[in-house]
Amino acid sequence: MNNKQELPWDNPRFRNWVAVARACHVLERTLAVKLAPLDLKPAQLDVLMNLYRHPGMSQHDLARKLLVGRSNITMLLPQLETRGLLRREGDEKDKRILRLALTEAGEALLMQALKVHMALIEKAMSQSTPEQCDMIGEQMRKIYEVLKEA
Amino acid sequence: MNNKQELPWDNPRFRNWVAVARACHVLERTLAVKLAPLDLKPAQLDVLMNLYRHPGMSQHDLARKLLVGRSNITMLLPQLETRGLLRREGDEKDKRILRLALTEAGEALLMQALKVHMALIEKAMSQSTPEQCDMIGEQMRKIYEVLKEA
DNA sequence: TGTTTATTGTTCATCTTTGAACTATTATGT
DNA sequence: ACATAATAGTTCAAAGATGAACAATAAACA
Repeated sequence: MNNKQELPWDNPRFRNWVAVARACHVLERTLAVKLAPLDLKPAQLDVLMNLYRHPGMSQHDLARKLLVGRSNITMLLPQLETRGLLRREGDEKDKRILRLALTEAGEALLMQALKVHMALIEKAMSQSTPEQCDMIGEQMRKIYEVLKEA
Repeated sequence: MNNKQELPWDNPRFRNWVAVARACHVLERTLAVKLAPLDLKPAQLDVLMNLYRHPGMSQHDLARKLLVGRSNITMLLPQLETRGLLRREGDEKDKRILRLALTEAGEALLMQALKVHMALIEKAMSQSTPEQCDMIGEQMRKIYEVLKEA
């Protein structure tokens, strides 16, 4: 009746990807809880992390990095700017662009948040050997590249 | 000055987990786009998938499976019930509980959506060998177990 | 039994996220 | 140069997600 061979759940690729998605989801939820004492949400931490690594990036670039819409960035930044965590300065050559950078306070808060984030990731990834861990990262980067422009 | 050895980005576990999160995110976004023609969102597909595999489950059970709050389920189900995709029937023994199940139409739509979902996952996971794929799934299930009660 | 505690699902206010329409600025092509 | 396209950022309304407070029901226990 029910041809189980053709159900997705019998496909290893499907089952294993579901596990990836679940692990991601639970880590994100846990991060949100652990980050609450710093009055920071995962999305905001993503912003701080990207500005730390790429100071001077535009809002458009940031949106693409974070895989969200530009309007999302517009709504997100004032909260952080008001708290004195980042600066927005107009580009001199192109007056459309706002260049973003962390302040001292932003960098300091980021370091605190990174400790929390790092601890969580350690807990998760310490389940795997270094070789397994690297392999996972490698495969995931491939997946990102394949799906990025799909 | 800036002790780079201690930055998270120099830690393989951190870098590799970031890759996992990014892959998850881009697949989820892509799924949303590909599912749009069926007028179905990823969250709704998750509901249908779980009801298919666990018919008769309660809203509370469903919420736990999906890692969301109960109120989220309350908001989500009427849309699907109105479209005739699922049924909600009160449990006879425990009048607090509503038992959920797919209708014929719900199952039919699920099968269509699963084709889309499956195709996407195939595209992503075909980057890896079967052994790599299984290993990834295994590690991710471990992570879920570790973080579930953290 | 009767009282207290837990559980299920709902409601509601709040915060996020999203996409379309809009303004301002720059690039392109004739 | 001039008209047209494209791009950066904003605004706004609609949809989603979240958690606290609540009503109804069941369980625990004295």
